[in-house]
Amino acid sequence: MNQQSRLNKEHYRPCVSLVPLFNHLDKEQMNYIVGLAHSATHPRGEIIYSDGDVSKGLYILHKGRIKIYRLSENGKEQLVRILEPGDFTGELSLFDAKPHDAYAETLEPVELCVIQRDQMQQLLQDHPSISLRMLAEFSTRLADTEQRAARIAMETADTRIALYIADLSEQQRQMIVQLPMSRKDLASHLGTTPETISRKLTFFEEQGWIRQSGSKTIEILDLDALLLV
Amino acid sequence: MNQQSRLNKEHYRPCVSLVPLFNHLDKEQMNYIVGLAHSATHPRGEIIYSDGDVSKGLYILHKGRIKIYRLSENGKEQLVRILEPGDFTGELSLFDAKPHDAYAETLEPVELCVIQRDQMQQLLQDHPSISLRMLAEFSTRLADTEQRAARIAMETADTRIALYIADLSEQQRQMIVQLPMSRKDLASHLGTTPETISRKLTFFEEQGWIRQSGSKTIEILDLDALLLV
DNA sequence: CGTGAAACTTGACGCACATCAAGGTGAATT
DNA sequence: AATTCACCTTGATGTGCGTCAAGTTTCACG
Repeated sequence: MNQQSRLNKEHYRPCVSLVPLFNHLDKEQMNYIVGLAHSATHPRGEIIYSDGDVSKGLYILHKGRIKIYRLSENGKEQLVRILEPGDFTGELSLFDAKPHDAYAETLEPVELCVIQRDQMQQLLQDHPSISLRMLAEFSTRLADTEQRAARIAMETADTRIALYIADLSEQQRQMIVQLPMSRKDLASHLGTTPETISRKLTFFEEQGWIRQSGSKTIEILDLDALLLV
Repeated sequence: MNQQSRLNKEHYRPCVSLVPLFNHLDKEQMNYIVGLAHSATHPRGEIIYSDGDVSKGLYILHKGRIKIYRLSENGKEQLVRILEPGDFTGELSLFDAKPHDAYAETLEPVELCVIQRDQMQQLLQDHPSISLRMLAEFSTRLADTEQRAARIAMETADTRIALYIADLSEQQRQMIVQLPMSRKDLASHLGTTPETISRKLTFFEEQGWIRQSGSKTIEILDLDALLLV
């Protein structure tokens, strides 16, 4: 193997070797999958797929961030989730042959791989361990989405925002949390408006429960009070 | 094989032979799974598992209906979904070893099977086709839940109710639809209150878009008008 | 490093819908 | 068939938060 082809291969490898879906496989299996994957890069602000598009396969994110969102009847945006490196998307069309039901848009310059539907299905057939990883991922994603739906339906805006910050804090294991998105996106994720987010955060700060520095950093001063609304 | 044991086996069989998760397997494979499954019956109104319970395994519903719901911080109920015969539940704990995050309560007398966690995981390892079925089920369930969250977040109560009826009509392929649950449950599913459901349905009827007969039957007279809110 | 467009904040206003209440209807259980 | 309890409906009232608007800050990009 000459220098050129090795470099070439290295270019594709991280998509396979780094992501949880594949990183437990042995070297040979990974090499095979590397051969299936098509690599691509996208600049910030680009739409990878749209509602109604037919699926190109499974997208596996290796670098950068992607937001997945839906548009409601009246044209409002609802942010479903944000993909971090190692996450994948496009799964609905993998099994149903249905077109996408959401939009995927890059938040930053992105590197990703695509594995085509047929080949991915074959992989799942041949490697039960991949299926199990995917099932595990789906089940937590499902639980998260159900919880989000329940909160939007049953909790007030204060509570949703407070719970979101608390979840972030637990996830990042810090009392100083970084919001991973803009007010607008956060609002659409939590089923409210940017104005309300602003107001509630100001209110939390006035109560001495948090301290804001910059629009994305929040220091939690009194978690218990926060969780009591 | 004597009469007794054959009857005994028949008792367990439908859980395996009827449900989509298994009904594509051959006779021998099914027999094996039948051997793993523990059968159980429950009267109406019984709680099968609660939020916080550790998992007994995968529950496969064979007869009757079960509602899955969550309780919010302030004690309000959110209906997540209703299981029909052939559906399964308890999947979160299958992969995460996490306790349940919701409640399962029978709406009618119920017959179901339980397959224990370890054995189910082995099945998924040994039979990729089962994994694929489960992945397909998860992906549609995920899409449904995301859509529900988006609607609760972005649409008005009228629209949510109208869309729900329209979905039911498409699903049941009829212009006369049967609501599968009480106002209370429907309200919690759609993120509103029984009073609002009552009022909106009355309004729809006054507009001549629907006709109600009994509290569970709705005839759609003007679907287009309904979908314009 | 400068600049223009987003993003963010704060205020005023209105309304959709939750809440509380009370009466009517239906269905499950005996 | 009677009784009871849950479900459903309709009305009156209050309010959380969405909307519109205007000013300020931030930051992406040339």
